[in-house]
Amino acid sequence: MSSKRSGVLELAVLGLLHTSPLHGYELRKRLNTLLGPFRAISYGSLYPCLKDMLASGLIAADDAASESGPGRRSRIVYKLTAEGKERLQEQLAEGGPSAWDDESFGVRFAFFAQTDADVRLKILEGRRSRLEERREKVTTGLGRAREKLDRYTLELQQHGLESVDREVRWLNELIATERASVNARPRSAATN
Amino acid sequence: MSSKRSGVLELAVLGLLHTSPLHGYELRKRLNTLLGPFRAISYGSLYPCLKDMLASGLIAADDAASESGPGRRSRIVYKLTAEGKERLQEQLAEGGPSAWDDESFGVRFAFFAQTDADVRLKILEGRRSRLEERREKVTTGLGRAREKLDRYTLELQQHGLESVDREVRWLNELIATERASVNARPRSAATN
DNA sequence: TTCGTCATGTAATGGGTTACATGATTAC
DNA sequence: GTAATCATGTAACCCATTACATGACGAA
Repeated sequence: MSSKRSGVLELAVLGLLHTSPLHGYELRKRLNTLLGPFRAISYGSLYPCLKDMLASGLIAADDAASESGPGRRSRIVYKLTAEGKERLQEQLAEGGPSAWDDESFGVRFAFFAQTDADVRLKILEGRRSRLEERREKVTTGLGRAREKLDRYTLELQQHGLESVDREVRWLNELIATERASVNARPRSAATN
Repeated sequence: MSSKRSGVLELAVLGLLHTSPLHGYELRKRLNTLLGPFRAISYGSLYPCLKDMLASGLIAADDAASESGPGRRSRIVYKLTAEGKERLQEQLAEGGPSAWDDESFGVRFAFFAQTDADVRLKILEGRRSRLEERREKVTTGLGRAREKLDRYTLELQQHGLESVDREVRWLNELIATERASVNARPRSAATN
């Protein structure tokens, strides 16, 4: 009936509120540690988002002003509604391409504890192949253009490449441990 | 008299056109290798940008349709105007905080070959301290919240931290070589 | 009493993408 | 002839930021 205010932010909020009800200010802080050292969310994004999620019934406002004694002042605590929980589950079940995007992946990973083992694996593998595609594109492009590039451009390219490699190695380790634990206790019926 | 269509994109275009005149399509390709494996520019950004830069006199269109035989079709080749070159020089002389941003830094670095040695050093050092700030913020935040975080969140945080560390090490090496070459032939009057 | 930080919000703006529209050229 | 890729552009939209506005609370 209204917004569609972003995928990632909404998901992040849903995921955080699933653990415990929170008010906007606190939510932002957690969001920013969650999203990693890069990119922070501003109030100008968060509050409108909460407003929309409230309007679409994903979350409910629990005005906790009166509650906890005379200590804390008017702050609006949000919690998930049944609909919100449902939406979160849908999102967490999604292991498709949308989950291997740069922005999505971090958030999806942060909520792995609430994600099924097979979906985790799918996301990890998808992310890895995504990075490998990118790696290949760079290397071929670099192969064609080498020698024409100055020292710095080359250095930059090299560094970017190594970053991707490192990321892939990280994913490899994670995938290995995931697979090991799935094999150890195959309770969640691997599709394979 | 109009736009202000982005800083980075404009700078990237100026820098690329400084080497040689190019048309939009080709420009985009180079832009995307330049900007690294992450983030690519779309035509929807580039063409309007070129339009604006044309309007503000930074670049000139050299319609090369007739020129090179019957081979190539109508494609608009852009080159820097005197004003454009001037603007580029201004930008390249800027070694202040704006140059250590995530988006800016990559582009600034890519044009280091056209940048004064002292400015290069300033940018490198600025970038490094920027990352170190970030690192510190993460570690303190992590120190406060450790033990309450699940395995995956922790893993993510850890990985982010290592990425930053790696970046810092890279910068350290670059700074060292820069300093060495400045000391070797101190032609560009180090401020120190 | 004033400063920092907690706390919530809105309006203007910015910088980008997607999808669309168009058409020529090249290779099969 | 038809598909891929070269080539240029526009309009609608998205997501987020900045700057602003407001105000209570705790500590110095």
